[in-house]
Amino acid sequence: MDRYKNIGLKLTPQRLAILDFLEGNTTHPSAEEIFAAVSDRFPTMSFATVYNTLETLKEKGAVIELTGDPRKKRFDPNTAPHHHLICIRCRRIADVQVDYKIDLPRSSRMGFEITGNHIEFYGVCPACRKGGPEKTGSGVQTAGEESHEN
Amino acid sequence: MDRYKNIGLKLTPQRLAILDFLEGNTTHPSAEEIFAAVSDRFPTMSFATVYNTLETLKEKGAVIELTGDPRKKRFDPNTAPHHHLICIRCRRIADVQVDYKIDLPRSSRMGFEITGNHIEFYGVCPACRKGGPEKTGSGVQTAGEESHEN
DNA sequence: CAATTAGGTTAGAATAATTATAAAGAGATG
DNA sequence: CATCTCTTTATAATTATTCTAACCTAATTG
Ligand SMILES: [Mn+2]
Ligand SMILES: [Mn+2]
Ligand SMILES: [Zn+2]
Ligand SMILES: [Zn+2]
Repeated sequence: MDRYKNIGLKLTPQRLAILDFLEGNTTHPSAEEIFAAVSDRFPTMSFATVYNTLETLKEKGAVIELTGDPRKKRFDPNTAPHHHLICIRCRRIADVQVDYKIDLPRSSRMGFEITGNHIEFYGVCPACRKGGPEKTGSGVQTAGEESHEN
Repeated sequence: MDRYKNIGLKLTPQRLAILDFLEGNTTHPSAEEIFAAVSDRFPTMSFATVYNTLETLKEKGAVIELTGDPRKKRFDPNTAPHHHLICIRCRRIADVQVDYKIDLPRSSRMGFEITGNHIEFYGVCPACRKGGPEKTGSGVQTAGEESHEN
């Protein structure tokens, strides 16, 4: 939490509540989930404040926004480079700390200046394998979900 | 186009128009863009039909849905495993045909059964480098955009 | 201390994307 | 033709996100 003292932000109670909820959280929550968790300890919290704060934190580099769940934005307080493992049934997202050296050859860069990369692994989580959760109706079919093994 | 004859679908004019637009299209268009392109040759086309068709094609495995643009879903008629290069300014998405062997060690699988993977490379496209497009306001800061080089 | 200022929070309205509903159309079948 | 099934359409409803304008609050100034 001390890590936030120097990001050039006024640390208001609301922001602290959000940061506190995010701190060490590896569930990659959505704005909605953050709002739910924080507003119950902090009943005056507004949805706008959650979005405002997340936007600000994003700009300051204190959180990153994840794609991978096409239904909503999700946020990650872990800003160190890492990859993700996504359940194609319930969209649970787990961290992958393995380091990969993936370099895009200049000939494949299409003139882009490369700034980074991110791997999404797809799979079925333990709960969903047991006919479990699957909050998502029929599952969201996304790129790579049926790539060949490597 | 013949490839669609055997996907077990009634090939209605609307579906053919959509498939025709998608065929060989490497721009990874959104539903909106598909609707715009198709409805002008086919004025009675409904937005619902675009979504219905895309959903059906997705189920049949004829298109895949891309994440990576947090603002809207985008679709790819190229269902062969491949990766993508995304402009962090304008969200243009280009194909990456390079093949990577990325294996997730069993110890990092968290009990998931892995079904595939997908790499997103981030960068700035040629147009945006020249202070060009950048239809997106301040750019969407997303996971991996500032990973270290590998 | 009163007045200003800048930034933050709030409720609620407004947008944008997507999904759901129900009526109408079109083709195949008997 | 009557019926069945699938498709399309218009429109309403939902969901997620962003915008707006009023209100607060802490710090600063005179
Ligand atoms: Mn993470
Ligand atoms: Mn592609
Ligand atoms: Zn799951
Ligand atoms: Zn660009």
